[in-house]
Amino acid sequence: MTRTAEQRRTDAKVVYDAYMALCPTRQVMATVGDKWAGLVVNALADGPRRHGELRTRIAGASQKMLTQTLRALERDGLVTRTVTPSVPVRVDYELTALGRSLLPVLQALKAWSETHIEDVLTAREAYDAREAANA
Amino acid sequence: MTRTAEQRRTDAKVVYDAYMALCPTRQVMATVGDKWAGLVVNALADGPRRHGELRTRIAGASQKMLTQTLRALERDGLVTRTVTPSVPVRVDYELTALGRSLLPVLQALKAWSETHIEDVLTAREAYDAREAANA
DNA sequence: CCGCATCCTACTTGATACTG
DNA sequence: CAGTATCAAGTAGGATGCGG
Repeated sequence: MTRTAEQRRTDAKVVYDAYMALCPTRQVMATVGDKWAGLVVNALADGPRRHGELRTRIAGASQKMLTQTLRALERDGLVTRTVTPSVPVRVDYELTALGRSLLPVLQALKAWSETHIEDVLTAREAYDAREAANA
Repeated sequence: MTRTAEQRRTDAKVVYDAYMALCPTRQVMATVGDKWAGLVVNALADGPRRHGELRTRIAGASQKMLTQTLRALERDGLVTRTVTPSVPVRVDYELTALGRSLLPVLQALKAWSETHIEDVLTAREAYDAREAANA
């Protein structure tokens, strides 16, 4: 009875989930569009890095987020994690071939960003000014 | 006194924000990497769409999220919002030149995703299997 | 030195109801 | 039809302390 509307929404959500699950782009976006993943991949572009180096290099990422991000990238086969069981332990991260194949795409995105960021910022200012005027 | 921890958190956040503010790529990623923005831009690729059309087409996005996403895109100058004051009101959204210039990049990302999604999924399975074995 | 586990906060998202 | 406001809930992010 009163379930009709609720039901329809639930159905829509299921359809949506099914759609999302089938969309490779969104799955990839979930990884590369992640708050830190892009930075990490970029930081690894030059070569292998140790955990601590990345932490310094990316300043702002908590140790937790860094580890979490690295593990996600490792899981997706974009980076390898090499543990050297010395004392103390040493851990190196390096891009895999798959990870490196992503670099050009990231570069393209970066290029677009750097090229158009001004337009975006200008548009943003104009928009905000308009908003302020209306308020 | 009890402000110390709070204070440090604020400071750290400021440093982080300053870093982020200087990175055009991250600013752009914040928009295009958004959960819905990509879908919306794609849905608008063919031409102008009404609010309701997008809602149908993207099924799964709540009306709130759709509006929120569209406003963000409008703010960044990627889409235009045209209101026709008829009864009832009609609103059309359309990609701007800037928005269309983003399409190729999105396509590149999509292409990479479709090409490598299998590798990613394979890596993911292998990783999870390894995890399960360890647990 | 690395990373895991815990706790806690804040932001994001979604459902619902109401206005123009 | 389009959009806004409010409230509840889930999730991501961060601080801290412990273990390998």
